[in-house]
Amino acid sequence: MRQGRAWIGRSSGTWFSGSVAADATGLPLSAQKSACEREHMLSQAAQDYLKSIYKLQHGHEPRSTVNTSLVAERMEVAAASATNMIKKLAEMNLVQHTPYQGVELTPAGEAVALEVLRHHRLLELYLADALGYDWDEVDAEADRLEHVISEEFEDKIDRVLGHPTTDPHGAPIPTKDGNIESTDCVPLTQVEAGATVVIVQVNDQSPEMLRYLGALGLRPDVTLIVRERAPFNGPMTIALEGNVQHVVGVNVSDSIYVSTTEQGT
Amino acid sequence: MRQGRAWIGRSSGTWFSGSVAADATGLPLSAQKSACEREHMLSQAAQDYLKSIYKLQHGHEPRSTVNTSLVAERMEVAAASATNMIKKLAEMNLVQHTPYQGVELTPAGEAVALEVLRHHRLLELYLADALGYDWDEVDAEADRLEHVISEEFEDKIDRVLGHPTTDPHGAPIPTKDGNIESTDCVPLTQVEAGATVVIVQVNDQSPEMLRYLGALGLRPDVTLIVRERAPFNGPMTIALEGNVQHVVGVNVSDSIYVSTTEQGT
DNA sequence: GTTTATGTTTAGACAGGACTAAACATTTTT
DNA sequence: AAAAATGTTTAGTCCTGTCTAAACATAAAC
Repeated sequence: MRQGRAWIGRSSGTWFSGSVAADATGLPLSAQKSACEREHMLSQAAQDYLKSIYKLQHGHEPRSTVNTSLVAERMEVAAASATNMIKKLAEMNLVQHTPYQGVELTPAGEAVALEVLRHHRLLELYLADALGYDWDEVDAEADRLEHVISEEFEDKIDRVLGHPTTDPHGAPIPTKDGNIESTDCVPLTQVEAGATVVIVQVNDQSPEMLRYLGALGLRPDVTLIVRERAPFNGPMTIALEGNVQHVVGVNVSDSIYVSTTEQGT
Repeated sequence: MRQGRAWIGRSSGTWFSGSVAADATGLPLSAQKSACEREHMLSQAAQDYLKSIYKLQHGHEPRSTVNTSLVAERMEVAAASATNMIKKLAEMNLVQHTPYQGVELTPAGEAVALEVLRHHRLLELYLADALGYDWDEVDAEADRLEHVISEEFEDKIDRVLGHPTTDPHGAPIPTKDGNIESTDCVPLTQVEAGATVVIVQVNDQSPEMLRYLGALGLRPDVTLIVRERAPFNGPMTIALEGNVQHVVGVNVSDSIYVSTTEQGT
């Protein structure tokens, strides 16, 4: 199971860095490996950085080169802190770092990021479907849970959910072996008037935006027609089933990703 | 909600110590409060110590005076580490510490311990009932989850489970306002031959023991008759429903707590 | 009632992950 | 091409929670 690769799971029941008092290696502390190293386990912080870097690399506007400040901004830490962690991740061969240039995930790093992302998105869907969370609440809760659930938990909720492929916001859930479906979609802002499209995914960054979208009935798999596009990046008039019409600003339409090719459900 | 008391919850979406870069207080770092202090939040480690101290104080063999080494042993840390944390907890008025004598929870500390314990036991039951975990696996998973779930998560699983009062091992689940039912039971070792008793609770310390008990059908609410007690702390012969008989050693019968007074289900 | 054993606390160090301030690169501007 | 602006890294600090080793209390033994 994932031998020779970094691992985000846990092997023992204790989550906190295991007791060194209990081991009788007799080695000086400096020569002993830390709990993370011993258990081939990444810290939550490291996992979060990898996830962020992955999302920056493979987001809707993929950055070919992810620089320190982008990472720092995403992680809401100072730039120096990001540099610091990036250096550590580079030593672990999870990212490739060219000083002053940028950072890129290695295959090993990407595998970790995808496993975290799988946890996150499975959890989001589970919270929404099984526990009745609203879709604007699931991200925060999943952000904490994703680091502590076991492989077994992952498997159990995957099974309960019937091996789902997307989370409540339409984002694809990576498979257990690290494959992720690339969603073929464009932001609604780029759709011409007159077109009929299907919502594939919505941006989950802002709970407020999600609540607004939810109130308007704008969620994945919903079909809509672009009636009108006001000039100069103006608002867009869209029609839903039953000819319900809404006028939405650019920030809103930019948070919605649609597929123009009608794809069979 | 719990004002003026220590709190184990979280107020923001980020679990990791919040970014100080983002706040523009302009104060030197030393004058700023840490994330824990700002958010009236206890570290996971602190929560675990309080839980352990509570269990030592109110376990099946209640210790009137809990000393440092007991805590250290339970937490699997060095004695010095325990002293260290106990001092911090004492400063926060969560425990009362008399140097060289022992430690005792204050009402505030007990409230925290009970909230952690509520999380733990609700989670154990949820894992077993909703996700099909075996009862020997739930403790480890709950140990990690208990620190990261929100008040909302707690409420939702409580509701799904129908406001349960005991966990899979028969341990009482504290109520949301910090009340816990004291279980009126004795270890099976103390029961005389001939008596008919009902299993109230089993010791959840050892997964191996739990698997064994499970295989024998020894779980809470099961009625059994003590047929025979071999002398000199010898094995005990017990009969279950259908006259299934088992001979169990002292370690086993000491892990089973029973009620002699038939209590209506 | 000393001595011995045991348990507790202090002192000092370390790892991880954050911060600020200052030094260093790289762009962009002019 | 030199100067200014921007972005990145280094250096040094802090906090939390752990550790060991050594000093200190208390309890037990003789």
